[in-house]
Amino acid sequence: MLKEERHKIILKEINLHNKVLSTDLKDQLVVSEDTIRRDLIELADQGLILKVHGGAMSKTFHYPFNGQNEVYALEAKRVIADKTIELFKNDMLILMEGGTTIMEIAKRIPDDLEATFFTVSPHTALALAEHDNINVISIGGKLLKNSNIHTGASVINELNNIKIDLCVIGTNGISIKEGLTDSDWEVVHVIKAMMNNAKKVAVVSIAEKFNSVQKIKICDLSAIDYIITELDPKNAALSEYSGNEKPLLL
Amino acid sequence: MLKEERHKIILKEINLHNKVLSTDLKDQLVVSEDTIRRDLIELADQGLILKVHGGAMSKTFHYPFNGQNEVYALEAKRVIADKTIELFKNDMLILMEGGTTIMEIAKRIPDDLEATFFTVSPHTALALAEHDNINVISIGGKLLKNSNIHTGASVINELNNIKIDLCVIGTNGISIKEGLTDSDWEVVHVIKAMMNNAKKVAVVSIAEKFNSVQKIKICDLSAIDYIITELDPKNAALSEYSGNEKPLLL
DNA sequence: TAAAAGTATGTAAATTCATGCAAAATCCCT
DNA sequence: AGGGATTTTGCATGAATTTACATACTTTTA
Repeated sequence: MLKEERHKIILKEINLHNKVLSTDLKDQLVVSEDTIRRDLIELADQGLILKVHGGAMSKTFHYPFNGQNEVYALEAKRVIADKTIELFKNDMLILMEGGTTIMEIAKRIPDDLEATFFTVSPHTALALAEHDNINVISIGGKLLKNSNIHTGASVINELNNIKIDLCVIGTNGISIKEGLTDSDWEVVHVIKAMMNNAKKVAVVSIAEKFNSVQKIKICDLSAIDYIITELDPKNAALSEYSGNEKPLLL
Repeated sequence: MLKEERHKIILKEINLHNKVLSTDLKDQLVVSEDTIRRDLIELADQGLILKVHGGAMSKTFHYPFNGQNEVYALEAKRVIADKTIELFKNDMLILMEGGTTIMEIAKRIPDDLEATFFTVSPHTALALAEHDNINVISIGGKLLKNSNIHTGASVINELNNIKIDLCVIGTNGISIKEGLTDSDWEVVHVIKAMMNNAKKVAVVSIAEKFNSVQKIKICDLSAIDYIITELDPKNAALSEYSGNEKPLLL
């Protein structure tokens, strides 16, 4: 077996599985582990793979995560943001939750939109405040550590006093069977109150989060008016999410 | 399973859900909890995640305002912050305004202080939320562009319902003759409401701002309990500011 | 305040790694 | 085809890494 031949096989294996173990390779290629190790060193020196303890990994698999403060799946979230923004019309009262997808929406709102936004998230509020023609109203309350959104009875009370046209919420878990789920009890109650007081509810979520379930249930899918993902609504992965007329996939 | 592979999975999980529990991860990845913990320590050392008791969470979600924004006269503001913090005691209800000096105070609060902070500023709220033992309550309302503080009738109403031990406000103008002044009508009314509902009022200001006057009057100096600057209270530049027993220079 | 959950630390076993060296394979030139 | 140079490979050694477990300690929860 030629060295170059092994290299090709190794590369192929990594492209296929994103990783290889030295032990597997030595069995598969019937050479000593040292040889494999030397192969991996060479490929790594050429910058083709990422050598790690016990084997090697795909570089493409590795790098997207490195960008420190980069938002995960930013491109997908931008697509979602632009789809969501199409729902926004002048003079609407819109209620937004927190999270990185919602932040992306807040940032990308066109400057000529004239609407009023309510939010329970200080981050979202500050992002919204960048736009000249929109009104930002914070629903104040106890600031929940970590998730950084206002929660508690005062928030629920405030929410009950306003009638919102469109409510946009992110999601931690979404599945056919369990519907919308989250892991924080306080957050769940805020989201429920948000949904209760809105004419329309839009849930934004990158496709990756689909079919994941968290511990606490928020609502069934039927309580949602729009589900917005970065995928085409006709995508097979989403087919089960919109059997009836509701929710509508965008 | 390669270590790096686990790291990728953990990062992905965090990016997806903003947080992970060690217990969940050890089940998902089928390794001991020690291994997970070591993984989290490594990722945290690399600055990729934020380790918390019981698991880890997303850093991007937590520290939105990283670096970049330089603060004018930072050293002076730190001195002011440390002086101000001496007024804070456990179990106090403290009300804070917004502004860079106030932000510096919020950041430098010792982690063992157990108190409740109210604020009308989303920035201040987020900075306060970094400390474990303090309660943060946002007084919500219309978010005023540029100054980024909540204003309007709802804020005044809320403020009138709480009795604060200490109110800390920044300043735009302070002078012997005109007292405390500001340039924004809405902000002035919020500050007045803050002062009305506090037992003690502290004004923080870098020395540079002394003897400056803005268009709208907030109050006379006699309505202030403490004036806190970066200078020694005995400094000649301040001598006229504390003729009587009030305000007290710190 | 006690129980439960989570954390830090050290240890030992297993695995993986780096290095030097010699045998084997390959290449290259005549 | 042959011989020397070069490259590649396998092996031995000790070092380093990784992991699970045990233990003691700290934080959180009820």
